Amino acid sequence: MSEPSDTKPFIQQRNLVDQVADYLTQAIIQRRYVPGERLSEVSLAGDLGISRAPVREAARLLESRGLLVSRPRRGFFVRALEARELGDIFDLRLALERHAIEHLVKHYDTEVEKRLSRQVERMCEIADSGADEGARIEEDLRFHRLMFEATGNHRLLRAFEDLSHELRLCIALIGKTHEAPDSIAGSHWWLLEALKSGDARSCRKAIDYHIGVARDYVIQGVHEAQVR
Amino acid sequence: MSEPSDTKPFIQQRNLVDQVADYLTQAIIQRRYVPGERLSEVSLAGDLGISRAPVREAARLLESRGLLVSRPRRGFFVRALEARELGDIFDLRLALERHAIEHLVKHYDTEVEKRLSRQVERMCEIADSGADEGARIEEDLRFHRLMFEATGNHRLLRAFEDLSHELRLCIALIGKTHEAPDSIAGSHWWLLEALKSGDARSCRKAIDYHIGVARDYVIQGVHEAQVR
DNA sequence: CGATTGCCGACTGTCGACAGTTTTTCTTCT
DNA sequence: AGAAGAAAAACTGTCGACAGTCGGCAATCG
Repeated sequence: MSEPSDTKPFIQQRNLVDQVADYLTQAIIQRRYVPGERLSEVSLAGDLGISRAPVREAARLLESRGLLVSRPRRGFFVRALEARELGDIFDLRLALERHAIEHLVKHYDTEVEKRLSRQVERMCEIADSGADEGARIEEDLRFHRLMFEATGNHRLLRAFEDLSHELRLCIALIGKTHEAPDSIAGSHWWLLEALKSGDARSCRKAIDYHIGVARDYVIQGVHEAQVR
Repeated sequence: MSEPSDTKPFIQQRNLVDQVADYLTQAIIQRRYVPGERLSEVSLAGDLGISRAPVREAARLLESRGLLVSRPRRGFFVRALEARELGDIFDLRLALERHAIEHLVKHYDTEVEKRLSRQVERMCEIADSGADEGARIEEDLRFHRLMFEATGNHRLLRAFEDLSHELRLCIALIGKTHEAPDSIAGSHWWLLEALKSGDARSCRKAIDYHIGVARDYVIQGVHEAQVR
């Protein structure tokens, strides 16, 4: 019996490293750790009731995702994003999203459009139901993830997922909701409209506007959070 | 002051993790490990005269760079690139390079142009001197790295550097030089010409052609290497 | 003779410990 | 009292060890 090439991840017993990584990620984006704060391996391992080895590996993982930074012989610190880096992040995001939507409009697929459409509906429902911002952000990222998935370029998708972690960090810096109820959810219809139009120029305009709004929202939010 | 001739046989002084990472990277791109080959932590640690802990951390680092893949409870394996992934990698590279050159032509800087120009001269010299392919590839990547550096977007630069490791892996898959002496080095003049012209459309055309040539070179090279 | 099951070696995941370094605290001198 | 310096505490980098797990091999069963 040959192994199925798919190799689905059954109910794989989660190793400690992944669990710690998830725990830390949640703790960081829930602002239970202040940006710049030092993470003590020993105390963290002690709190979780495990040894330092898995903690160190998880920290390395988060470092590669941009959530932590390490200084030799000093340990790990929660990444503190400078205002300038916010622009960099969204500029890279723009490059990736432009590429993705350009691909999608060139290889138009009605099935893809349907999937994206369903996701926007879901986002609007969630916005109406008054879910917390975290859930709405996740659904928002999910929409864009679907776009990258639809390009069929796994490496491009990975680049976006790497960036996603930092996007969540940006959101975490802002803190509580400012405004933007379901208008953000609804704004994704514009992207779909541009896609359906089949016009590359419209798509580029739409995505530039979309990401620009998101960037301004985050940058202003962080600015206000710093003044506070 | 420590003893000059220490008992440690191999590496010392710097971070063991970084040293192991460099060692492994070199070993992989020099094809001392076959793609798909399993890396034994114990034997590797034994060969280097160190314990498994730094080896594991280095392996995790290379995994985040796409040089290794890990399977739970099975260990680390040298990444075996599928033909399809080659296309994905160069497609992502195209997205990044388009964005970079678009930025450079929009914010034209004579100092940047001078630096890039010097680098191309250096590449041509090295090509004439008949250096090995590894050195030429590095200088090639260095040119593009300079481009990304010049954008001032650190995150974009990091995305390119992440991709660079995989690009080196692609080159490693090909093996020995096929052709392409200094023509590759010289082809970068076209990019500079487009930049100097100040025309965004010319730049895009130039970078599309440039990356397209590189992609075809790698894809065909890998194809031939597989037939062999 | 082919398929199944139990055993064996090898390896990873995790742990506790030690040494060197960094940070903090406490002392001492001006 | 404040600053410089020394001792102490805390922490990271690294190590060796142990237990659970995986793949392969052989004995067993149909």
